[in-house]
Amino acid sequence: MRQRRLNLDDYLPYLVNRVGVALALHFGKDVLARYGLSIEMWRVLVVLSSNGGQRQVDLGGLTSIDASTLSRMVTRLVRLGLVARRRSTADTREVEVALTAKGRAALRRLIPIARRYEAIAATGISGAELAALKRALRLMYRNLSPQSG
Amino acid sequence: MRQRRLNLDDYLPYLVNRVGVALALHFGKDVLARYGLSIEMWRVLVVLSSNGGQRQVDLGGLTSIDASTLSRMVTRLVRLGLVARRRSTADTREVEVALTAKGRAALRRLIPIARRYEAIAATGISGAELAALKRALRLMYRNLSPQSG
DNA sequence: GCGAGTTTAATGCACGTGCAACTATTGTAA
DNA sequence: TTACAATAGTTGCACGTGCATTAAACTCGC
Repeated sequence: MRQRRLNLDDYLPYLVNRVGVALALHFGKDVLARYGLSIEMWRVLVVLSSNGGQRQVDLGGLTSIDASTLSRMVTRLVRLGLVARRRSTADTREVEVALTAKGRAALRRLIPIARRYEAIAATGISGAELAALKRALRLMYRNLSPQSG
Repeated sequence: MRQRRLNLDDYLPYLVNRVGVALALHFGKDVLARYGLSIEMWRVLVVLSSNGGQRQVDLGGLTSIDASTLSRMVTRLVRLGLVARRRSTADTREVEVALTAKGRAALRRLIPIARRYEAIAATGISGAELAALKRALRLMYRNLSPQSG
């Protein structure tokens, strides 16, 4: 007995997207806007902080941002003094993007705030549940990756 | 002992957003593009299907789409013949948006496909885990809602 | 019933985004 | 070595988005 209607409150993509938008809206408007940053820029900075300097291509993969969009975004981040662009010496097609001292300083201020917002979202969820939630989200992402789809 | 760096694989907003983007990309490009629809349009149609006809304001709340953006999006959906706009007789400021027969037909074709994509994403997650996941996502959304924040 | 304030929707405008096209460089095969 | 394909990054262009503003209709207090 197939349902004709989608029950939104039980439809996983809707539930995921809704939370994603709410998270981005809160942190983006309340916090990042003060720094002249968008959530997309924040994601780029966090990836650089977490994984170190990256080629733009890899940065795009890790942030799910289009290469052309990322190119212009990095230009803006350079202008803000938060990251540095450097042509790779081995392969001059490549561009290495890395945090500057100013970028690292900005992250030192922002990361604790990000954690607070994360904690607000996770209020009422036990440690075990939270771990299960994260595990499920990681699995879902793998299920949707090109090599497994 | 606070961490300086965010461990991305353990940072909930990152995990949520990543899955959301992947879901939207797959379904949007593989399926919706054929119908000339964006994921945002799809969300509007699903809300109308799930909750029935709505005022534009309420539609905006349910889809997390800005009122001005939604106004233009509804115009496009009307042009596609999928929804109908109708001035409310009681309050002429309001606009009632509802699915047309063509819109309902499109949803009948799309919903089964959407369920398949949902199933792909949830592969390897047990029924109990999936229920817990959805409960957690609903709670997270409530935690981030204006009245609880 | 009148006027201030609120709500709903639409529009002007600037901007970020994604796709396609292009340049430059590197890899590969004859 | 040379020719062809693949990769990295940038840019032109059209378009969707969000913010601020405007217009219209409604609510509430007096």
